[in-house]
Amino acid sequence: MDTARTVRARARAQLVELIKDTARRHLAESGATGLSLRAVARDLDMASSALYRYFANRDDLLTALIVDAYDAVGRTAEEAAAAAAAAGRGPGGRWLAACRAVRRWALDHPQEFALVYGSPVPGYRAPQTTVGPAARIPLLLVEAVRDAAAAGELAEPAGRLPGAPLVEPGLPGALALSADAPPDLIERGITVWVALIGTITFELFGHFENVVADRDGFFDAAMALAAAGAGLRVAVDDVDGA
Amino acid sequence: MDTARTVRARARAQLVELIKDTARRHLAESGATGLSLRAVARDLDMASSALYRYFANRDDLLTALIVDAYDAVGRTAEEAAAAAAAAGRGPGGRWLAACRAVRRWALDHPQEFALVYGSPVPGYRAPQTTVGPAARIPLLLVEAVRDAAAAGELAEPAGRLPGAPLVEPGLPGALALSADAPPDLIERGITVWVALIGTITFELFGHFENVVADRDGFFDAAMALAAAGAGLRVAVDDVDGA
DNA sequence: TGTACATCAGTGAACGCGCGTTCACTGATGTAC
DNA sequence: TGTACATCAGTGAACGCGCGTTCACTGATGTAC
Repeated sequence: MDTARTVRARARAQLVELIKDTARRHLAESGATGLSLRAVARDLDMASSALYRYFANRDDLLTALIVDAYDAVGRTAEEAAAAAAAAGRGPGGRWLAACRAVRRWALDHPQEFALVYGSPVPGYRAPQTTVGPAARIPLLLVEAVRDAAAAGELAEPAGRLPGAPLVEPGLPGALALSADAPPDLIERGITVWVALIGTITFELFGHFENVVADRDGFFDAAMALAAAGAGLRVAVDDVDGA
Repeated sequence: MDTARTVRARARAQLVELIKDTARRHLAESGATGLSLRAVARDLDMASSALYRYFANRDDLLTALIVDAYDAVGRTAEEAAAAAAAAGRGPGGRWLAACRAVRRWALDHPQEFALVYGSPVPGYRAPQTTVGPAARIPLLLVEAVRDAAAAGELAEPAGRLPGAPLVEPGLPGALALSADAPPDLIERGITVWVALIGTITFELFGHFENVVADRDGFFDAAMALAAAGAGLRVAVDDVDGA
């Protein structure tokens, strides 16, 4: 029966979510390397062997968490950019909104951020499944740059050195979707991407301790700087209207 | 006897180094979380309990490795800057030389770089001992900015937003040594520091895979951009004369 | 220079723990006729 | 609608492993007189 099958399938889907939620909570205390199937099962009052009905092994669960994290932060960024667009912001404003949303997500989910942008987990190799979700943010940033160019709002990059394009000639994976953008624009998008994730990582991993007081302010300044470097105009309105 | 005491002390110092070297090798395969005293001892054909004559516990060994890593990368950067100065480079050239040296060290010692700049090890809290060595690089970068200012070579920062200084008012720790520099200059130094480490981290943790082809070139471009943002002038000579 | 004593390096067994994964099983849920 | 059968969820014991740390010990190296 159809409804019957859906009942079982739904129970299954719910339990998958419950397992992942529990694992996410454990992540915060033990990190990715220390994530233990047995501990998760214990927390759920299940036999540890029961988890193998839902995930083939530990790496499989880890992959699911990674995909979820990429998707969550990607969705957050996309929504923030869309909201900024709805509010009438230009490419620069949309871009800054996305950057801030990513940072806020990272501060709210530090271990998930570390899972995808932190040190690689020894012995774990990410499968192809993660490539698409991982590309959401760079895609969004490249689009912002392209939109700015289309609107005639893109200035000359500030620090660009002469030379050949630096990105892969035929970008594989989902990034190829934006291959219609000229390499120069892709490159600028990548640049701001690096600045975004690099700055957040630095803050999140504790290197601002006793160094930077106003972290919101520092982040905005760093992003404005990266934007200027890429030729993106960010108006003061965009910055103050948090 | 004095020589006798030195013999024993020297043997001890040598074994300490041997243990750390072995641990560093293990780091590459297991990461910081997975570093195991027993495995290190096994590799040295010692009883695992013997290690406790040299390190109080696992965290203690980890701390020693962290301090060593900070010192090694700091020394590398300082030497590169000094060599550039000896070759007659200005502040911008010295700064770029330091940046490149840090990157090269990171590529040569990825696990040690990850140890200090990667995801925090769960359950490990860095003691005060690490603060000084950790400050060597930011100190060097702040000095470069200050020297540029003294030489009248510092331009207006490119993307600076109006607002109060963002660094801690009374910088504790070794960074206070540079407290004679105005906050604005310290802030610019911090900015290029974040760009430096953020860019390297990004590359090292695999996010350029299938995206950036010319990584040397991309790094130089990113650094030039960060320099321009901070008002540091980097001549094309500095860049091409690798 | 020789001797009694204190310190130090290193051993090996043990404690108590946690882990991933497999396997034969029971009972419940769903399916085909 | 009822029944026989197949699938699925979950259990609990077990395998084989590795870990950090402690402890009582032996033998070598250094020190004080």
